[in-house]
Amino acid sequence: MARETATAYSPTEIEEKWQKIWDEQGTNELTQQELRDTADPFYQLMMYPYPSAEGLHVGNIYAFTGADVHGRYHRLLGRTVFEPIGFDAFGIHSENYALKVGTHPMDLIPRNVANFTRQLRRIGGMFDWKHTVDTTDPAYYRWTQWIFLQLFKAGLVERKEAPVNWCPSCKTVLANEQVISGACERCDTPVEQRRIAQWFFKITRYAQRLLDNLDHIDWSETTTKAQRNWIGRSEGAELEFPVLPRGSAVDEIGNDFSSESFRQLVPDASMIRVYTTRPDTVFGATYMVLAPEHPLVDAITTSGQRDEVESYRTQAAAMDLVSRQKTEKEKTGVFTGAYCLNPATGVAIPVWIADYVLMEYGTGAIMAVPGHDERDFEFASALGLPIVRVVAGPGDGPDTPLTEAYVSNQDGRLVNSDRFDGLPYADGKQQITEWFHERGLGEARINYRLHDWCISRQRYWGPPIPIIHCNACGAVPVPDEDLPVLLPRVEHFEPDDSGISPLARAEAWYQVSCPECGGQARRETDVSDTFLDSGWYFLRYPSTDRNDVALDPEITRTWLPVHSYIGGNEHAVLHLLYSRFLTMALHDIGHLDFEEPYRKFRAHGLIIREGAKMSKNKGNVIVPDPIIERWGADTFRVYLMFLGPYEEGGDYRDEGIQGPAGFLHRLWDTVLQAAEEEPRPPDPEVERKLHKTIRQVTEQIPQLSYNTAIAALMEYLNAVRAGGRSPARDEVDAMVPMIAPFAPHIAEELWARLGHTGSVFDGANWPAFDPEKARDASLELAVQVNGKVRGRVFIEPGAPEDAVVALARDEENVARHLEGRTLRRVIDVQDRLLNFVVSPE
RNA sequence: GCCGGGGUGGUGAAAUCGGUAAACACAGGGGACUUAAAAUCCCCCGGGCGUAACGCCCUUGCGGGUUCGAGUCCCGCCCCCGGCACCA
Repeated sequence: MARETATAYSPTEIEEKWQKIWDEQGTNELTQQELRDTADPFYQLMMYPYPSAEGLHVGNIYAFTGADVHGRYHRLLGRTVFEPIGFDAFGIHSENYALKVGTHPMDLIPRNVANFTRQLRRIGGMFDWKHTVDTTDPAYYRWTQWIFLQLFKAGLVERKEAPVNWCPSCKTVLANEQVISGACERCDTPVEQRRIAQWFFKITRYAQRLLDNLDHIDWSETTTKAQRNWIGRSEGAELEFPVLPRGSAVDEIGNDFSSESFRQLVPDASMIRVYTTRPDTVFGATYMVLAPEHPLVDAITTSGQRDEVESYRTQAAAMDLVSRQKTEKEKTGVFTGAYCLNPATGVAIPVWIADYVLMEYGTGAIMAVPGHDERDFEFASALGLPIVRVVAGPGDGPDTPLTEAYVSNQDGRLVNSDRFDGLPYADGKQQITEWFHERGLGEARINYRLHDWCISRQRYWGPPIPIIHCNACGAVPVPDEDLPVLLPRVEHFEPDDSGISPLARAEAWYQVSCPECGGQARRETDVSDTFLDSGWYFLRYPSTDRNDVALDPEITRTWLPVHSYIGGNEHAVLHLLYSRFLTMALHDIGHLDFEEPYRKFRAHGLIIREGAKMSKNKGNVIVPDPIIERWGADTFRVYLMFLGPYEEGGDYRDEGIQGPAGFLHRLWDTVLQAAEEEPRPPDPEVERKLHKTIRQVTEQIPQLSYNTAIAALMEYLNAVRAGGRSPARDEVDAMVPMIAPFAPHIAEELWARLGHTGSVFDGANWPAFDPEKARDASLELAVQVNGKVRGRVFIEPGAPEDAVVALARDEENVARHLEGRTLRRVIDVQDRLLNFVVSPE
């Protein structure tokens, strides 16, 4: 029967109404008082967006809504919740788009920010708009520059010429993290190698600490794993191999010489230092390989090989890191003509150069053990170099031929290794390292894959690096009182091939006098990496009222570290690692009293559509505005959270939104109907269901099991309405705060219509769970015979076993299956099931 | 290749500690109400056998195992998604 309701649910109307009220009353904004002193602060962070011209992506909305649900839930518990948002508006992404559409970023970005702000308000996030951040605002980047200088003064910044990843299309240097399998992460162009003087943050100094702390912080496992891999700690040794001068007689040197005794024989010998994780296999080193750029190459190459070596080096340099990776497994190399003495075997082994050895890792040189390293095996096979077995697996003898590299280090024992024969891997590794150490030929060594963080960008759209280059004084920091170094408006801002920043053409801007000697000097014309902006934005949010300091100490103590950070795992190794490093550095310098920025981090999953990834190319992206117009933000939010487990993502199917839409309509009708009912006590059955629902939702929201929490609420609403019964007020009251995190607008409206004053989010309105009221009067018990369900009986909770057994045996179908069999055992799972174990017939 | 995460109806998914597999929804089918739309309400909905109701068998990627009992635990495979990738 169709029912006349006083008002039909009109999402657009009530959403606009409540967004306006929140704004006017400052519902979502923290006061100075709250920022400075709050009993129960809760800082809910989400990853601030890059304000693209396309507007908010569903991925953004999914991320923000999931975080917002969490923040709103904590507020309903009575905590003071700070939930800010801002804009990551500097960077190549924005700049490239500006170039594409021919609009100056200084004009374009404010428009995008305005559009994002409108959309963010519209989705009903509990954002504190009084404490927002825009990285392109001089009031923000002044402090980004200040942080650079703080690190600079602490000796954590260095300028060095280094091979860098160069994107020929974006015409800029990329961080290693921005190179995705050899190509630029933004435009997919293969990256080249160039050498430019750059500014680096010494993150590698923090490698071990960044790794160790991962054991203690409460983060998604997937994220900590990704960081561990990225930091890439490996334990091994650096070993020295003496280069043999030509014509030297080595036969009498043997294999037990020391660095010193060798030098007595050959005073001017150079040493090649290699890094290896497998010192136990040193007896199998049959040749050496240097990276083509290795500084010793020139000195050791023999005249006969010089031309070949030179041409290989030129080729490798032109190719760079990336095309080097493109050639995949194909191994090439050139013999230098030089030989090293293997200090373990006493045998002279040839020295090669090959591009599979990278200058950036370890020492840029390796001892090649083709028997026990896949790459060395391939190289030796391709170039006809000897392969020797020095580790025998189970069932192998010392001379069992190798058809591929045997790389297992688990169960092998050393062979063909002189007095180390028979040792297991770990002992061999340790003892051989010691043996080299005693002889002055190396020592144990830990290496990390992590590189120092290159923060220089030869682009326009970023904060200028606050350094002045003076011929007399060198690199001089811009004095704090001169910050910010404003990014000048230059109309010709596109980069070119020269590798020089667009700012290097703005002579009037870069010509300054040296702050130290007053002489003619020149500003640094590179800008800093966007990841520096985003590396500290969460520290700034609560202090945005202060323009005289980056961080208000009192406020920072109250609100940081962040209580809950929810975001995408695509930032597992970029933003999340850099922000940890900056926090540690600022802690060490004395600006923070904690060294980890986030108490808790959870990675959410990805949204796909109809089983496929969304992309502009496929034309299957979801455009949020029309959906919100048609269904309302609340319905959209509930649907997104209902799609699947939040930490795993979900498949967005267009028709699916019907479910949450109908749910909110029914909720609306039910609550309004209940509001008009004469007061009466709740139905006991419904009340039981209610308390079970409260228990479930209260448990599941903090675990981010949003989909099942919503399902529980749907189930409860179905129970309230079962058979078309009329709902009692006490049956619906608690539903309003429970749906509020997901659908805040309708919750506010219903809360008001139930006669409450003020926002549902003010005061601790989360319903209390009462276990007494959740207790079942009777429950259904499954009765099995030999593990198969044969019947059901109704019992009182906690009924004694013999009573239950008697009842179960009387059940018709159970009795039939028991007939003529011998009862062997009875398994009684309290209040769940009963299993009769019987003999076969 | 290495590191994560997965594989359950037509679809998205659910299932504390090993204890009634498929909750909650979508789509589909049937019906009520309605000028119409929106909204609402009721019924059916994994496969097979059988039937008057009831009942029986099968089913969580594949193959084994442990157990009274396995989607869940163990061993061996296959496939999909995401990340890293010549890191010595």
